[in-house]
Amino acid sequence: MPNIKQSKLDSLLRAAEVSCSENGARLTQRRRQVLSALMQSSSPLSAYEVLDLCNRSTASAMPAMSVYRILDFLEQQLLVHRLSSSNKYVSCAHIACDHKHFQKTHFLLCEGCSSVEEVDATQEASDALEQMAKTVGFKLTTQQFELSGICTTCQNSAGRRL
Amino acid sequence: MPNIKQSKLDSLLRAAEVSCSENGARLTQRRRQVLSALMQSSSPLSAYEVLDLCNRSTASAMPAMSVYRILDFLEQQLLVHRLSSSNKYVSCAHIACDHKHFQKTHFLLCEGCSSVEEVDATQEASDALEQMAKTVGFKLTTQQFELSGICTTCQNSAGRRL
DNA sequence: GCAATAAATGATACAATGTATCATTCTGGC
DNA sequence: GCCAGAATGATACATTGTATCATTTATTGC
Repeated sequence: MPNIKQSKLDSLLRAAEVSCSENGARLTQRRRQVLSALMQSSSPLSAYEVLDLCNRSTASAMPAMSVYRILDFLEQQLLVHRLSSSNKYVSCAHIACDHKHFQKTHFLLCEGCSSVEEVDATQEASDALEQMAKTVGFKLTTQQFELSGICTTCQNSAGRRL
Repeated sequence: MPNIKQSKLDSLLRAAEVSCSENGARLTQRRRQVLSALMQSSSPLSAYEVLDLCNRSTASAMPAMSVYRILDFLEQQLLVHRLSSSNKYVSCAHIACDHKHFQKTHFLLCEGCSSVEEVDATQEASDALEQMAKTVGFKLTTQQFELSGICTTCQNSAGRRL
């Protein structure tokens, strides 16, 4: 479950804090709690899953309302992304680096292990989608695509099982 | 609201009935009611929106449970599609023709008027997406993509308004 | 046609998810 | 320290979705 080292988690949280303060926002204790839950999860979490995790790790119970508010906040800060296809949340893969979300983003959702991979769209994919839309006069605005499939790990483990 | 002619609706429903019977299924009164509501709507509907529409048009009230069951049924029959990004439903654009869902399908969701356009993926888009996934060892299974943007009509009306 | 069976729907209760609203606490600037 | 605004707590409630069992409707074999 904690498939992330404590040191890694700490450095991510520090980076998130810096990122917030650059926007004149604060990464409070509660927000840190929520973000931390998402960072430690290998798969996207629903609001209530986040809530449960937070309430498992702390004495003071967090109300559901706070989770929703905080998820909205973290999303605005681009520290987490909301996956509309499942209505769940993942922490951004680029908190520690200086990556900007200039390109379209693809989220590859593994049907085997529920893991998510956040990758930039290739120019080809981006162009092809724009072109496809254009042929019917449609002007794309989506910057986020959610694709399901099987990740490398699951492909391999499936192979071994046979 | 009824931006579809009665004759068109009738012929769609007849086609749906044939399609069902080919699968050994039945298009009952209730199912016809639900499907008809979706066919008459220019935008995707949530389960409860469908419910409201059905209960507006009939004497006997339909329970919510039935709507969920029937939407599941209609989806299995490929008469309606579920849009996961909004958790709403649209009637299939290909009920009357003999189109098969061989290619990936794109749903173009207009942010202006909420209309939906159902189009087949171009080979280029399909390939580019597969290729993009492949570079990270991911095997795509998604056959459905939901893209937001502005439809032709809304682009034009926006232009006139300025 | 009629009983037996299966399919579909009705009805009820409830679980899960999300929001509105106001009270309270915390924080930074003065 | 005090004040304004930000953040959180708390309560109630609205919306959405599901489990379960009863009832009705169709189908099939006789």
